[in-house]
Amino acid sequence: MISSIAELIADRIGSMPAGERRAAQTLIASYPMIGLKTVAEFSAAAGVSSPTILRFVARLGFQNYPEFQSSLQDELAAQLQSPAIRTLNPPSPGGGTASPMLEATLDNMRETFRHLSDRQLADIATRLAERRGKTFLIGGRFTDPLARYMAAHLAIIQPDVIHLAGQESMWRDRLIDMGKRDVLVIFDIRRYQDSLVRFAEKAHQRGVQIVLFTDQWLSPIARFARHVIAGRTAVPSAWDSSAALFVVAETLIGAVTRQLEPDGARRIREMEELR
Amino acid sequence: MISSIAELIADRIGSMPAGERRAAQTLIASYPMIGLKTVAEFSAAAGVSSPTILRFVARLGFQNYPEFQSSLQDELAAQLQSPAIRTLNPPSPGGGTASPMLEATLDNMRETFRHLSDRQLADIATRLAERRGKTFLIGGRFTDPLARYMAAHLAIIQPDVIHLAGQESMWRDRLIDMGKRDVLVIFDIRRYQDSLVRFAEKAHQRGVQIVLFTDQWLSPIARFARHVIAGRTAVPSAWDSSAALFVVAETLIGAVTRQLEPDGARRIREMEELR
DNA sequence: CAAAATACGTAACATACGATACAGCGCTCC
DNA sequence: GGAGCGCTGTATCGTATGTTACGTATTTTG
Repeated sequence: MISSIAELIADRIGSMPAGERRAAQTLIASYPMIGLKTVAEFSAAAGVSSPTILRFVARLGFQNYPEFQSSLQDELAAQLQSPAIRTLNPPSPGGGTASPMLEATLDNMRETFRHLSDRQLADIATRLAERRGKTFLIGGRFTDPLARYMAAHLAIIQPDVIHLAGQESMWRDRLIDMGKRDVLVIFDIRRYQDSLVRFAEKAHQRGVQIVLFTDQWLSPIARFARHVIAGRTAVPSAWDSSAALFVVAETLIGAVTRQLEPDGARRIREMEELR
Repeated sequence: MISSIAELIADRIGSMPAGERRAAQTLIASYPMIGLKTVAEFSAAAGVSSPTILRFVARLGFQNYPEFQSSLQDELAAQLQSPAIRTLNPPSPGGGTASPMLEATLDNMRETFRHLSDRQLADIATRLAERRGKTFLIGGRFTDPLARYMAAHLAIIQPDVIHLAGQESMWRDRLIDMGKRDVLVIFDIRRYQDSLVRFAEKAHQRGVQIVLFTDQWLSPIARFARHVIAGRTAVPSAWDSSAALFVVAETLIGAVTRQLEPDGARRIREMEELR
């Protein structure tokens, strides 16, 4: 079975004329970068003419050059998605329990944070901590618990933290209280919920700043969001994993808490006394 | 020092107008693949117009779009050359600008699973999957969202999954429905809640099998529990972390789902049709 | 609240890119 | 050694792509 273009080339290079073979070897030599450049550059690097390059990709079975490039890109994307772990990694020191689920989850988290700058987290934390207005949180079918989790913590260190629960009509009515000084934290991963998108749009129209937790494919809500956190969700399971988003949420909770010191600490003490 | 375009973006995303920020977020979310495609595709993916994309790359300091793409390609090429660096590259180890929070969380998960045998997880999964009786879930102040999360999934693949919400009196009344064929999943970490302990004790007296998610110091409920999952919770933050427990929960959800195949799959399909 | 500044999208433009037709050259096989 | 075939490069064409100018909407500032 042939799964990559490199294998495809290796398979057919024997039956290629000289010029195309040079093209093939050039591509293999610095696979796959040359193939992502223009026909002109490719041909120059291989020392052949552009039509030869085009005949080369045609022989590989592609209709045209862009199609060939897309194929290369997809291959690359697939490689980048699954970090080196699979290529060469003994299941982890410590007699790895071998739970592929755990390994995938850890990868997801590393990957998620790799695409997430400290700066961005700090910006969001500041926005949540300055509390010029209220903070609303809501989530989808499976992610609403994350919204609750975050709300449970934030509500302790500052006032005006509201988790939007219950039916759609319930939260829609809360829109009336939401304005441009407020922040709305939304969790929405595939399959994205129309009701949430609608709600986000309305909130956005009212000037509410939206912080979106979503997956790497970005919920449509990203269009209205001021801040977008894209977490990796793929795991070897029937379900998507929200673990990476959960960790980001915890990190954010920690950052907000730190920013609210020492006020937050005082507030916590007061709260303890009230029990 | 800024060495990658991703860092460059992270550095400047704060001072970007809304449209360009969307472009930035879209690029980061599937870094760097979108940037290798055409301006039209990029703009469509980001939901903005092509000029916005061009202004975005201009703001990053590139003269034109092709120059930007070349830069991305060079970066990719460098990454592909040395796969070793890619495994644990991001910031240097030890010097870690990277959130110590993340590192601690990852350690917690590894530690948690190291003390958790596959056998134990499989046993619990079996118990939850055989559904001779009902499954009840409940959590504490901060962990109840985990109970909800688990309930949301389990309820889809099998009937009689009940999340106990609301006030203490509410769930105490549900005790009447609970018997020795039923399972109670409890989440309880420091500071352990008396109300939960009391509830667990009563349930235990009625013969309910208890599955406890707790921290490494073990909630008093462990005395009544049939299965105890002890997760690490310590992180450099004002709060404890429930992330490790969250991952165990997800793993368990996955295991139960697998055991219920293909019945679960059929049930999911039926459910989809009902919407 | 008014006015200025900034940001965004629409539409027209020019360029550069991929595609194609055709002619020259070398190679193979009678 | 000559005729035929196949491979390759040059030159040209159409088009998709990146670019720019301008008008409108939105936000910011006094």
